[in-house]
Amino acid sequence: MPELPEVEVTRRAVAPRLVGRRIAHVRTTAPSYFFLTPPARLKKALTGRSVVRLDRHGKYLVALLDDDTRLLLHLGMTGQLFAAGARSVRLLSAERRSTLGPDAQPAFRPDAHTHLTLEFADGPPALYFRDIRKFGKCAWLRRGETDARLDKLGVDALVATGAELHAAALRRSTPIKSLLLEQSVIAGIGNIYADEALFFAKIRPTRVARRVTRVECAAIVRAARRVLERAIVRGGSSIDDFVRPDGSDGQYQTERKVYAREGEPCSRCKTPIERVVIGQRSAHYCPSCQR
DNA sequence: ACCGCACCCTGAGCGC
DNA sequence: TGCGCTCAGGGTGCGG
Repeated sequence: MPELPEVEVTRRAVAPRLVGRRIAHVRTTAPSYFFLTPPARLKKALTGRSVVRLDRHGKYLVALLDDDTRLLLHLGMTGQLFAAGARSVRLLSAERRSTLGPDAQPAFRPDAHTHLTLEFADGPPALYFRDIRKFGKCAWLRRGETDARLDKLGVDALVATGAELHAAALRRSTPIKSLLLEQSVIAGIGNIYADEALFFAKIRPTRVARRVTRVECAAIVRAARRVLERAIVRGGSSIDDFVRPDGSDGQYQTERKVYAREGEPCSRCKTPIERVVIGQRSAHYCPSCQR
């Protein structure tokens, strides 16, 4: 589940492998939901270009090209952006995994889920964008072209303030967790880090947003920033599909306090962690610590 | 404007 | 062994 930390870890690792290199060949899979810009057009737009800069906006990566057009990428749920040479069982189907020994570190070979391949004029390594479920997105924007997805984004979670969250929470009857997941309010927080931030802020995810005080909003935003920054340092969370661009796992999942820990004792008070569904998504919290 | 829900997609894990 | 069901959650878009 790539959220802000996973996207930022990806950005930092991919930028030096991408910026300044001329794209010589582009390979894609067939047109699909994944391609907001049809693959044929994408190939034409990218071939011969080089990337000037790689930025992150919330969970989006935006590559500025040398002709002032932009390539917009979103990792969705199962998106993986990595360099040729990366070795990880997370880059393989379970079927292929089962044929290998427990310690195997097989080299990646492009498969049907590898929707975008960039090969460079100066030679390998190529960059791959793989996404099993195709919830990821790939779009090319012309010079000066705006994009509603980017324009709608709220303040980035790393620089958000409690006052901004509080202003958004006023008069809202949705659960505070749902508000945290709204990218138009604060950009970058997803299901894992929303649960973790609310744990540190000691706020129950089900609490109606307008019932969260200004002081509590400040605590939530502070906790979110702390959790996100720590997760970046640890290379993100590798729970299901996420791998770093060099194929290694992130390590933040080992520091999770509540996410996917239903029934396990709270690290603070030993009360079993509970799970509820909020807005079609599972939410995890300590019923004793979080009020 | 807001809120809850259906939907896009594939693979893992489960029960029968 | 294998089928069919449920679940996972990033985001969008719809109806009430």
